[in-house]
Amino acid sequence: MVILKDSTQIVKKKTQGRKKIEIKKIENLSNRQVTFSKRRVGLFKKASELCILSGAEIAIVVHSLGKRVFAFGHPAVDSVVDRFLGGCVGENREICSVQGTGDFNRHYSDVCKELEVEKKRKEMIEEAKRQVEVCGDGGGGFWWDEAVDGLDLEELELYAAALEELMRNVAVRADDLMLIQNAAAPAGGKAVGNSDGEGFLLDDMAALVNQNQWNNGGFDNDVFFPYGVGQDQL
Amino acid sequence: MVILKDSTQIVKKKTQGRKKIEIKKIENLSNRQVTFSKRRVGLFKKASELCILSGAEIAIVVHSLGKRVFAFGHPAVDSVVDRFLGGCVGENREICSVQGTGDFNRHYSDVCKELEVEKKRKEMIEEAKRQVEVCGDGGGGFWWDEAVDGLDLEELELYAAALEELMRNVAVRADDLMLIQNAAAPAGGKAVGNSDGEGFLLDDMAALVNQNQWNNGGFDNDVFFPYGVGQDQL
DNA sequence: TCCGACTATAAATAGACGTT
DNA sequence: AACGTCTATTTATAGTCGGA
Repeated sequence: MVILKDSTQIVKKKTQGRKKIEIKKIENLSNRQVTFSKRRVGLFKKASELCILSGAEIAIVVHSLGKRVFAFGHPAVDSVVDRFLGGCVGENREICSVQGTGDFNRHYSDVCKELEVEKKRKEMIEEAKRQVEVCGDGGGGFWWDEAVDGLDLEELELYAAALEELMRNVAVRADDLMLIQNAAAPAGGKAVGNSDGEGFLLDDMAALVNQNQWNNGGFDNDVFFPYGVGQDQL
Repeated sequence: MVILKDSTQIVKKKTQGRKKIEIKKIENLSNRQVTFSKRRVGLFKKASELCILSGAEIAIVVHSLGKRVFAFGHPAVDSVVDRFLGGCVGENREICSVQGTGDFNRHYSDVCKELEVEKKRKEMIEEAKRQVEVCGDGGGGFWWDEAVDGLDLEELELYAAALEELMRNVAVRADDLMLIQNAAAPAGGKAVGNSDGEGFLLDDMAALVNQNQWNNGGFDNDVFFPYGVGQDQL
């Protein structure tokens, strides 16, 4: 197979062009960073296209080797993630903060109501975070590309709140499931704990949540995420 | 530009080959399903490669239009997602608020309504979800390609484990930061707690972790998600 | 050094077919 | 209808070069 240009002139190669690489960790740091950047962009683009083409909801979270976090989400990272986590309530697409009222042992529907209350805090958070950047292009701006740096205290607050909520979700669900399990198959097939002590984890978690030891906080409105990307720091 | 084979014979086209498509929602259902399947696989593969090449941690959650949920994660979906939950914020559903200065407080009531709507929608979706599947393949076994619907106990174990790990990290970091902060600026600018009780959250967390109330269950490698893929049901 | 631009090549994939 | 396969094309990108 020969490629001709204008029927005759052979094209001069200016570069070697793309080279095949083995899919294994790139040892050279610089190359790794560059590849990470390029491929991350490519990945997000692919995700974006998939969203549009098929109407799917997608969330992608990428933690570079170092501190940074990049996320892509349509319609929003959190809503997709929450759905994945089996989260209560449809939504909480935000880091719902949680207010401390907590009787977490409540049932699903109750938790949903609780969300209403939590919404206020969520708004505070939202307002706090205006530092979300739309990664150029995108194809509509419905997705974002952000990077979060090594956490500072404020970010930790967010982390903590998110964790608490997550815990609640998990605990509530665990309660339900264990109830079912105990009633239906006390020693059934898909055992609860088949590894060292993990069987107690959920119990502990539920207990913890019930005790409501974690009070929650509002958030500092000045929180923001340094994002900015340069060459993605791995 | 002309393409010749063996210097002379013009290659007979068996198919038209790939056609360029516009990036917009595919109207034809069948095509949309096929494209969804193909591209989802492609997306996960890209993610896998990125993980390997750059050592990044990635989690992807895909909700097809219908019931199914597909997820990819290295080292595990949950750990990556959990790490993310703390640092970022999402935004509105269809519209990526993003960058702007959108004042959420101003739209409080609207958000409330939307929340309700989403909640219902969510419940419907939850009810509809009853399928779990795994995208075969794998690529090495160190990453999972799982699909989840309502969590079952095993999955909860994973979530719990991931959460615990995250909590520990957060707590440790909080300890460090607060130490620094107290020593350097006891009443400084970026206050720790400037809102109701939030100042205690991290303390509680740290205490909690120190008490080690959460035993760690590690990840059970034997966990797997029932799968059985068909053409991805949108 | 870090990016952005630029190729030439590797990879992904839209459509078409064949099989179940 | 749901998948696997095939193939011509479209896309993604590895390596390079040039400017800030």
